[in-house]
Order: sequence, then C-alpha cells, then structure tokens
Amino acid sequence: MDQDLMTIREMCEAFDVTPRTLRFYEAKELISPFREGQKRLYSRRDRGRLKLILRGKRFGFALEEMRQLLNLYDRGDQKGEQLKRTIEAARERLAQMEQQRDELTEAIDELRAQLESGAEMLAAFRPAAE
Amino acid sequence: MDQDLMTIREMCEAFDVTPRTLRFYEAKELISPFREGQKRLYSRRDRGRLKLILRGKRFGFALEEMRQLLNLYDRGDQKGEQLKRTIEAARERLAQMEQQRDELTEAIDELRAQLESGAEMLAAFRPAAE
DNA sequence: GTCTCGACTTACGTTAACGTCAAGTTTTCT
DNA sequence: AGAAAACTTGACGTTAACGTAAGTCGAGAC
Repeated sequence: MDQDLMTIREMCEAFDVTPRTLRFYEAKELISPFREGQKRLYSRRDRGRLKLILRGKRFGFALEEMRQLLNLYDRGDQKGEQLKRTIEAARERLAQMEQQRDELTEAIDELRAQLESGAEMLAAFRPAAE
Repeated sequence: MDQDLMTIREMCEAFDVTPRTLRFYEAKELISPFREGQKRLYSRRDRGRLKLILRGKRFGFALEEMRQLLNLYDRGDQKGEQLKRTIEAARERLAQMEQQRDELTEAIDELRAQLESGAEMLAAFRPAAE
C-alpha cells in the first residue's frame, strides 16, 4: 500500500467486491477515487466510505440512501441537525426491518403449523375438491 | 356467481388482484380458465389454484415454484412420492425463511446497538479519521 | 516490434412480478 | 343503431445492483 493509495485490484481484495462494483458505486457518486492517467486510485477516505456503504448494505440500506447519508455527513454540520437526520433515517430503517421480520415470523409460524399437522399439509396444497 | 363460473372481474374482486395479474398467471401456466368466445371464465378449480398461489406467495414461494408444486399435485399420485416432494419443498422453504429471519435479526441487533450507544452512531457513519 | 496484462469505457443483459399504455373486439345499455 | 363498458392481446416500462461482453489503451516483458 503505497502512500495509502490503493489500486482497484487491491480494493477488490481488501473488501471482497468486484471491479464492476467499485465502478458502479463511482457512477452512482458514492465514491470518487483520484485518477492517475486512466487508472483509479483509492484514498483512505474512499475506503472509509466504501466500508460504510457495505455496512449500510448489511443493514438493508439501498445505495441511494447511503449516498444521501454520506453526503449529509460530508456537508459538515457535525454537531447539529444533519446528524439527527442520519440517526432518524437509521431509526426508520430499524422499524422497517422489525416489521419485515415480524411478517416473516408470522409466515414461518403458519407454514410450520401446516407442516406439523402432517397430512394436513395436503389440505394446504389441495385445490378445493367437490 | 353463475353455475360456479366467474368472470375476470369477479375474480379480481374476490381475490383482490388485478386483471393483469390473472392474465400473467395464465401466461405462466399457473391457471387455465375456460373461454367463452374471447372471455375467460374461471371455474372452482381455478379459484382453488389461485388461492393456493396466493397462499404460497405469503410463504415466499416464487410463482415458478408454485407452478411446479401445483403440477406435482395435479399429476395425481395423491398418496405417494409426489406428496413427499411437496412437503419437502415446503420444509426447504421454511429453512430458508428461518435463515433469512435470523440474518435480519442479527442486522437489527447490530443497528439497534449503534443507535442505543447514542453519539456512537456517528462513529458508525464516520469515515475513518486521522 | 509485438505480446500480454490489467485497467478502462460503453452498453446491453439479468430477474420478478406485474404496471401501463395502445389498439382492437365484443357485449351491454339506452 | 350507436355509444359506452368490459374484454381482449401485444408489447414496452419499471426497479436494484451489478454481470458480462466487446473493443481500446498504455506499460512492461521478451
């Protein structure tokens, strides 16, 4: 790792993503590496952002949402309103995730019930008979 | 409801789906209503299948999966192998759903932790600093 | 000089489950 | 009969996050 700049290949290995992904994120303005001639060079800042993006993905944030959050952050306002918005967004996402989980849990229970009632599973998959 | 046959509109109201959806399912060979001239007429059997399809969707089955399950069922073999396969498919789906839920639960806990640690939320969204 | 390697750009392909016209036909109402 | 309703069949549009192929280019290796 030269003076803290990395090539696209190094980035891919470090974060386990494909070059396509990095270029895609760049096209979506989530990251903006330097150029040395044609080649992309990723700075520490880029790595920080990518890390956040990937973390956001684990939380189920869409790329567009992450872009907005990162931009909010960048605009400074470190100690004020913007931060609240970030937290607010996270809170909303959390609520969504919980609801999603609850719905899933319901479906699981239903399906499990069908299965546990043994032959009654058939009933679940039997078109109404005469 | 004439002699147990329903028009597309009646079906839509009964099951709360759009005509497009019914035609789409037909194109995908999930349902096959009769024709009276041009018009589709849905029988009891069609309604049964549609009901199963919608139920399957709640369980997270893809339409293609439901088509296969329905076909398996139709092939008769009521008391034999085919049924086991249906149950098998359901069991697999259940496992998938549980895993999905667990992953979601993990992400929720992580995110909640970030939020609960108050200002540390910032850390989560802060690019690595000097 | 030429080969090869990695990186680059451009742009179409993928998947699911329909939505949304557009345009034609048929049925129903008046 | 004539218009409005309801039905029909295409067929393209949508969304997300990349995959994949095609063709180009500069830098070393030989």
